[in-house]
Amino acid sequence: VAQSKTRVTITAVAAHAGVSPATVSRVLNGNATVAADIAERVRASARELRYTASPVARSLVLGRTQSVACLVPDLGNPTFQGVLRGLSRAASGDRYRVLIADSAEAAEDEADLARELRRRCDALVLVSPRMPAEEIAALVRELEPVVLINRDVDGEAPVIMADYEAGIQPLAEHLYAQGHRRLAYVQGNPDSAANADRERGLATFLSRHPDVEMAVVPAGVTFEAGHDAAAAARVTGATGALAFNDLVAMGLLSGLAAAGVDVPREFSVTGFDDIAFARFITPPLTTASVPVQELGEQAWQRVHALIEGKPPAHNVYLRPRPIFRDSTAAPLVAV
Amino acid sequence: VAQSKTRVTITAVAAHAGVSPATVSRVLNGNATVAADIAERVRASARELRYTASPVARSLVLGRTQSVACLVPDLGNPTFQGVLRGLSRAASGDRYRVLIADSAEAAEDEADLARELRRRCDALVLVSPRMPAEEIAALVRELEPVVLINRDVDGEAPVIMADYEAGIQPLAEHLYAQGHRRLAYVQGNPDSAANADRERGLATFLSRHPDVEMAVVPAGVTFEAGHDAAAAARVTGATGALAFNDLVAMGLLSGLAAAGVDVPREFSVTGFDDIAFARFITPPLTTASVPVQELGEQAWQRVHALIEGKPPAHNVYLRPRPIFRDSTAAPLVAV
DNA sequence: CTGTTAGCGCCTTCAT
DNA sequence: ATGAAGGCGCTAACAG
Repeated sequence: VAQSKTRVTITAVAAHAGVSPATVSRVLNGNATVAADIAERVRASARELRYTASPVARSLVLGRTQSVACLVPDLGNPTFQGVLRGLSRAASGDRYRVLIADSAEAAEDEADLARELRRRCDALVLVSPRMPAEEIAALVRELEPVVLINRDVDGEAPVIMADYEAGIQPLAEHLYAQGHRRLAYVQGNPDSAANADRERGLATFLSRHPDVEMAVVPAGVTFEAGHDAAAAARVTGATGALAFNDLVAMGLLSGLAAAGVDVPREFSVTGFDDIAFARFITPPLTTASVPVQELGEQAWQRVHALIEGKPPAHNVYLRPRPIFRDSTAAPLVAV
Repeated sequence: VAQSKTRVTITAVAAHAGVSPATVSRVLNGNATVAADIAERVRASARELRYTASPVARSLVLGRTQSVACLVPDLGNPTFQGVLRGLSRAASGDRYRVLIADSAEAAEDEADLARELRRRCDALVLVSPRMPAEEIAALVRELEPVVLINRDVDGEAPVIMADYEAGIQPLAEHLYAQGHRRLAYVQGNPDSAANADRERGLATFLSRHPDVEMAVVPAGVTFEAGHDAAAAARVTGATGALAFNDLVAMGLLSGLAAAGVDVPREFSVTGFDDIAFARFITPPLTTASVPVQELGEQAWQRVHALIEGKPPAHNVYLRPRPIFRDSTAAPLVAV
């Protein structure tokens, strides 16, 4: 039962079956017709010797590795985790593996990392790359096939995006429909694309409703940032706030609770992302669900197509789905 | 500026520098002494042609790929995400990459997946494998070097464990010190190793304190399971409950709140894991923090050592750290 | 110190 | 339908 330490090679199988290595290759890959009896003999030998072709050797000769690389800014970020899960499972279905790397949010290292990864793989998936748009465009040309997730750079690379801009609007409309006319946007990182997207969405909303006033409250992307912004959000005179994401919204809720503000009776709050806990907190959070796993799956479809030499298809914008729960309600004094 | 589509090979660099490919290899790998002027010429050529050696070709000839594989049951599980992050960052420090795969909790697929991954990499990290212990032992022998995380199988593979058994005891002792004498353990999956570990820890605790009665309340591993177990936990007559993990504890909290039970005045609750939200809920959760990222880092140390041919070192048991917050207090009626 | 040769393990013409 | 030979891109052993 114990297998010898030396790797069993295609030559060994050939010898065992009394044929040439070429024939073994043909049988195992089904690339050419081989006499039925010989084919069976070869398969039997392969089985007996527990032979599997070396992926490395095949990679070298075929010029493809059956693997794709995925570069994320931080493996600790739940969004990227979801993407990775979707990507990995989808790729797995087509017998591809994924190589991961985490740039630790260092924008300046991304390009080199990407180059290195690309050389080991057949394609590259860049998730929310932090580097400047022009650099991305250049990198994409250099390293194609490349697929971009959550970073909208026009160029040759397919883009898979959660449409934050469109996604935040139903949340604002919901508050409007409930009677809110003074609102606050509790801002994420003002330099980030993710924040800009939401602000664009809100601008559209505002243009549709000239009777709404919206204050921008600087905060950040964390629970603490939301907590600390609670007072500022109240001071604006708003009757409700749209938070950058769920974490910030939850912080806001906590800060509001500490100040004795009753949500949603006295103040409404919306989040963004629909993280796992959004439904479990009190009050359950009105938010927009972002299909992170689908982002990964769609990215795989695109990558796979590119690897097979198909032309790039249309970009994909996945629209977040608003989820109305109990953190939003009509303001006390309807305007 | 535009680079031609054909890959630039070591032969091209050699030609450009007017030397043999072997010399280029020597210069770039620093494996032998080369005349300073020639070396410089080679480096200049390499730079000019933007040459980097093909990792695939090197892998074939060197017999190592500079990559390790990591197999997890579910990339969506926060514990595994933390492990992966630690592993990936540590490996990155030694210029190794990690290939991931997600068995989607299918225990029966793990062995084949592991075999396939191992052939593409220099070593294998198995995180919480679900398959039977004997199979793991056999697989480890077949595929070494292998490192196990959170699955204690004795054999040739180094094991990196979060010590759940030891970790739950300070939580129980804490409740005891506060005066609790009737407790409930809100159980996870009774067939899992993770649950058995905690029960063993509790048994030790009980053997130290014969005056404590502990009921076991079946639940599960999710928020919902905890929520639904709230009534059952109360009915036992316990004044406090140790939950399998934070999710269950939070569900418990929610179920208790719905039933009008004041935590911690009327009932104490502890969790396990110290997930991100444990500190943010009301009341903030007493729990034990599991250093998931360190698990990954330690695993890398072990894997790396094995790859370098060093003998397996001692197993590592990382002790969770108890974190006392406000979900636990003295029972209303001290015994 | 440098070039030549051989080979890592496999697949794919090209003959037969 | 099968085998022989060459080569994917690189490194290592052997000469010189």
